[in-house]
Amino acid sequence: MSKQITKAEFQVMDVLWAESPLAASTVADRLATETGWSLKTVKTLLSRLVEKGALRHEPDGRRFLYHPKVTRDAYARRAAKGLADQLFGGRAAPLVAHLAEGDGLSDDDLRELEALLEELKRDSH
Amino acid sequence: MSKQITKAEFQVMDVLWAESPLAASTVADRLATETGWSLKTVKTLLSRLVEKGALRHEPDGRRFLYHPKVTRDAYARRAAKGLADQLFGGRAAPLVAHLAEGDGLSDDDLRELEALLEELKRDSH
DNA sequence: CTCTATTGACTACGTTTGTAATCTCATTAC
DNA sequence: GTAATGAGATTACAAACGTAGTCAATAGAG
Repeated sequence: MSKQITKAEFQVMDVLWAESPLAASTVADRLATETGWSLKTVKTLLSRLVEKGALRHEPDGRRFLYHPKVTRDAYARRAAKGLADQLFGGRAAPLVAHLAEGDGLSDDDLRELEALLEELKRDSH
Repeated sequence: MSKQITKAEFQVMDVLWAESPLAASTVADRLATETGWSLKTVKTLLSRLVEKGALRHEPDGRRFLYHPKVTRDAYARRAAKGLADQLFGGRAAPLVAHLAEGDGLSDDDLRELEALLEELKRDSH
């Protein structure tokens, strides 16, 4: 369900994850400054996302309103798992280790991770 | 440096990260059962990886031996950071949280992460 | 009621990717 | 020494992607 989403398509999804439903023209407006894409381009991306099953559109007068069918969380989960699988046989620790080495972790991140781990340990038994 | 590597190309890199340098035919052999790709296909991928700067090849008689120019670690770091940036504004904790929700974390992983966090905390001051 | 602006549908077109096939040249097996 | 084999180089070709343009219908502007 819901095929691979490309980088450009992701940016469109991100607008709709922030607020939905939206009409194509509104989505285009939100993306305009950031990407410079024309309305046409955004419409193409929206259509492709509907084809791919990532969005659903419902008629609203003579236009469509677009809704995400996949939550951002679900997408993030799949993407994170995909990366961990590809790079580290599904193990998360090396992934975190690599983030750390690349200065990807602030002190805040560490504290947050620590809290998260506590929670996970509690949940796991 | 070193443009985007695709999924197919990654599999080729992974063979060479495991052992290098190798000739094209050897790489193809290693991938044969797993992927079913023909030697031609593998050679195309190797060439593209050289063009992209991810591999280097040196002549060995009348053939080439291929070496990774990018380490697997460096690649992993960039990929992990890229994902974290795209999905969570660069923060790692939510990434780990999402892995956890998707059953991406075993008890072993938790223990490993805990140890890793201890180490990171020590290092950070 | 006619003109225009907007919308979705369809088409376009160069590039990248996946997956090879062909061409050319040198070497090895007879 | 000629034929087959194996290497890289070049070319192929459909699908996916990035980035639009064109067309037809329709809803407002006046």
